[in-house]
Amino acid sequence: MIEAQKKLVEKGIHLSQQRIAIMDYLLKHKTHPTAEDIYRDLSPSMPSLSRTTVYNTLKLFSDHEAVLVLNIDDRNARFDGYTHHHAHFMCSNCEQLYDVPIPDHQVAIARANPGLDGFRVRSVQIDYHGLCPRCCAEEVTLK
Amino acid sequence: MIEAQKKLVEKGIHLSQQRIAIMDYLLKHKTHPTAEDIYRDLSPSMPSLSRTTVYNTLKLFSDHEAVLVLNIDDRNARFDGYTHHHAHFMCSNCEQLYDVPIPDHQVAIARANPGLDGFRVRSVQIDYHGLCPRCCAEEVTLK
DNA sequence: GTGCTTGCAAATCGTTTGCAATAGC
DNA sequence: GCTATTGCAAACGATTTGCAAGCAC
Repeated sequence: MIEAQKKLVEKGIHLSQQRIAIMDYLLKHKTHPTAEDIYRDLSPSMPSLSRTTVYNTLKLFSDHEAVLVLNIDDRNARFDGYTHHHAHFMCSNCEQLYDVPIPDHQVAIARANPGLDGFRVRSVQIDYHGLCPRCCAEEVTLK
Repeated sequence: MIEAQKKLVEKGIHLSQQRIAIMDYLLKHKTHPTAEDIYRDLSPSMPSLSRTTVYNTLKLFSDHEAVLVLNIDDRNARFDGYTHHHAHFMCSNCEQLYDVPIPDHQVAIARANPGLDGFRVRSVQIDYHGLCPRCCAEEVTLK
């Protein structure tokens, strides 16, 4: 059993077939899939799987901080099984979502912002919007 | 006419009663309102105003970068007429949204991230989640 | 009068909920 | 058997779309 799964079991979460499949999917696909992506891709090999279960499971995982929920895309929630801190870049033209590494010290600085005195910070999300290299090359004009 | 309005006119945007009212609302209410908030609050004094117009106008403004669209709240889009760079903190308990000042140099650092080589960055959004001071004081446990 | 703007109603679509069937201890 | 989990269908709610009426130059 892999580490991410152990963590869930420790928290008393039963690992059903469906939950294992969804966690596996998230760990193998670093594509920031939507709930629908996961449902579509897992359905063929798990015909009984329902959207409801996908949604329930993703909510369960995110409540236990086993996955990140990204709000960078205003149309659907995106899920990320890679929980180490990093930023995201969304291309305004092709809508592709990219990982952007963030130096640890920069996260530390962001968390230590004096403007946050009195707040208890649980997570910091850094989202970039703009044009990705491919769309830049095609000289696409920003919408 | 105020500066924000001048900018819109320069871009060839006609300033209708509705658009002026919505821009005014955004400049006066630093509460990160949703489209529905704006509609509800303006309706009494503009009975003919429709939700569609509120949505259309907010889209028009954000396309012209006259307002910021915040994705920090996964339920609805929040709008911010204060376009100078700053971060946002959303309380996981009371769901209140706070402005967090961000030193200019920190934004500069975020934009200069070497991981962004080749990308053309249009905007950076920094979102915090956690407990706000009031909810900390009430010793609320994080969901 | 031509084109932009508005606003109603209906459609869309991601997500949630109610609830009955099922599985695991 | 009891509780947690699943999955269908329906509901929900924010946002978008089609389109006809109104307004501005």
